[in-house]
Amino acid sequence: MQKATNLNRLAYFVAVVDAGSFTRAADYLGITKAVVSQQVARLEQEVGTTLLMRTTRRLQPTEAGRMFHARCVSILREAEDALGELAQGRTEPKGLLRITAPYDYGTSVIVPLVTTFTSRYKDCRVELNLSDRMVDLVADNMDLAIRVGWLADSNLQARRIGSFRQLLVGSPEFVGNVPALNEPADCSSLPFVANNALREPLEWTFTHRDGDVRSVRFKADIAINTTPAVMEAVRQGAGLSVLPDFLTTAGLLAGDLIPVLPEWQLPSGGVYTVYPAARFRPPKVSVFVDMLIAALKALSLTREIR
Amino acid sequence: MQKATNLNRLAYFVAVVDAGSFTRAADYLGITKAVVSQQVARLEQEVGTTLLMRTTRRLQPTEAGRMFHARCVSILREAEDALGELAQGRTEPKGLLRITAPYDYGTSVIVPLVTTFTSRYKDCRVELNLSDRMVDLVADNMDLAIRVGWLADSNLQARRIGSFRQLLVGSPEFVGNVPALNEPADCSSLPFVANNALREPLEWTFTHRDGDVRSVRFKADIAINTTPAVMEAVRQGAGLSVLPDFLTTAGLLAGDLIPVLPEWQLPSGGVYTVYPAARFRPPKVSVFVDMLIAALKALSLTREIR
DNA sequence: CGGATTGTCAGCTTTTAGCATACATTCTGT
DNA sequence: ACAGAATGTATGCTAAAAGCTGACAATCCG
Repeated sequence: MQKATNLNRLAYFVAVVDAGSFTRAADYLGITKAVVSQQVARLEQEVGTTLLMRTTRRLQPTEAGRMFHARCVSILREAEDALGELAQGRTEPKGLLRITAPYDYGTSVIVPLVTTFTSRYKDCRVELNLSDRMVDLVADNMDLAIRVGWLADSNLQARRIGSFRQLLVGSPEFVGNVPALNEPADCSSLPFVANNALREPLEWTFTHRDGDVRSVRFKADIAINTTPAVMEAVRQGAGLSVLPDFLTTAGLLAGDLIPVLPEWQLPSGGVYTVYPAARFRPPKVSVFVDMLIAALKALSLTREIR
Repeated sequence: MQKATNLNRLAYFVAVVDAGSFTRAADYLGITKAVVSQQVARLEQEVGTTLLMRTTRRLQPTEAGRMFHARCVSILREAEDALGELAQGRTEPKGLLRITAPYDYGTSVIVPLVTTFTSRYKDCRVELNLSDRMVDLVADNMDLAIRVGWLADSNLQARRIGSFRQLLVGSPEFVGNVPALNEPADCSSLPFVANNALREPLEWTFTHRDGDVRSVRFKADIAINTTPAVMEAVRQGAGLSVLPDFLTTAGLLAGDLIPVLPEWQLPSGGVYTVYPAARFRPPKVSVFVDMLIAALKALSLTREIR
């Protein structure tokens, strides 16, 4: 079987015809005229057809050469367009961005961000898949996964971009009807709503501003397996619970929830982005992650001011 | 300036996407999978975009990769079409064939041949330029020149494909009214029509069948600068003249002209084809030259039978 | 008529293509 | 559950190709 024609030679041939001489084509291409001469000669050898009629110091395309030149111009233009489109896609966010995130985090943090993202970048669309299971990025054709919690650093494509705090909260009515709460031990006997979405929902370690560390084990009469429902029960005065700040912000602002022992900190968790392994990051992904980082920073500042 | 993208890599990339794996693409292309892997990796490097999302043992194109793949398929198909068109032009005579020939030879020999050629090859057209001057093949964009006479063998692209004879002829009336003509000297005092299209129209060397060589210098009362007009004067009884067989055949057959001293031969000349220097001969040229050679052979046989 | 220009050729150096081999990771059959 | 098979990548090697320089032959122009 005949060896494939080297398509790079088309560009040399087109340059010669366009320039009207090997010498001018070489100048235009930035190589020596000997190379241009050789490349076109090899092209003629490969296609078994004379494309240029030459005499010393003069040349012109044959009839076959003129036909082929027209075809080559079209081919090279199409290649240039395709490469240009790739280059443009490297710099401008566009196309469909597929994101997976946990239910709760996705609903409260990612949804508002997605709205902002698509209104800012008109060429982008977003498909947000909320799932608490470990999504396979490549198999499920995802561009980006938001992971919340505690990840081992073994996955090179995972990147910690922010954090969330956890708070002990109760409703105003509930907290108003119990004795003063000054330290974690004061709370251990109070009604507690356990969040069974967590691996260990009852035992919590508090750290005071001055460094004092206390662990408390709550007793729960109520245990629920989804975090929003836990929050709703707390709002209804069913008891205290530990909830992430990305869920409680609205309730705290509205006065439906009250932080308990705010001087005592609970462990915070990380917010991670995970990408499929790839050599280059499409700008739609980079831009979205930048926006997420900025949003998380703004959230941190809001918390610190209060 | 960025180095140009190697267009040969497009074929590797398309093969991988089409095949669904590097391994199958390698099998299809007849090379090792390591090469396919490297070629696509280099393509991604050159375009600065991830085209394929890979995990171990699995891959799929990115969004940019899918777009680019569609473009590449189109480009490669167009290239294949263009190369196919060249290949077809290599085997089938088609297009415009531009021929230059001397006035006389062209009119009597080439015109009938051109008619046969274009009726046999429907895709061909012919442009016949009759000129007695030395035509520059490349400058005047000719595919083929027919040269008649005596060429030095220095031009490598000239090819002798046949010959013509020269005959001493007169009209029947003229020859009937003169004493018997047995040898060249008998003719030297007779009226002679000089052909000024020739370099030396008056001095001729005759060679007998038995090897005897005689030279004669004619005296001409009439000198004309075009061969057909010379022949017409001879036909009208103005005298004898030396004319090429490709002009006299019809007159001889019709009885308008009579050969004089047929046992004494005059110098013959060659029929040559001249091509512009080229690596490959388009089939339209090759086929036409083949037909010309065949026609000249047929002419030779006709002369020998008589 | 001589110098300038053009295209080609030959020899050389650098770069690339393609190979074989080894390795890490996943998948499948037993 | 495990071992072998399959896949894609990396590395080092060899051969081929790309590009350079210099020289040459043929034409053109001042």
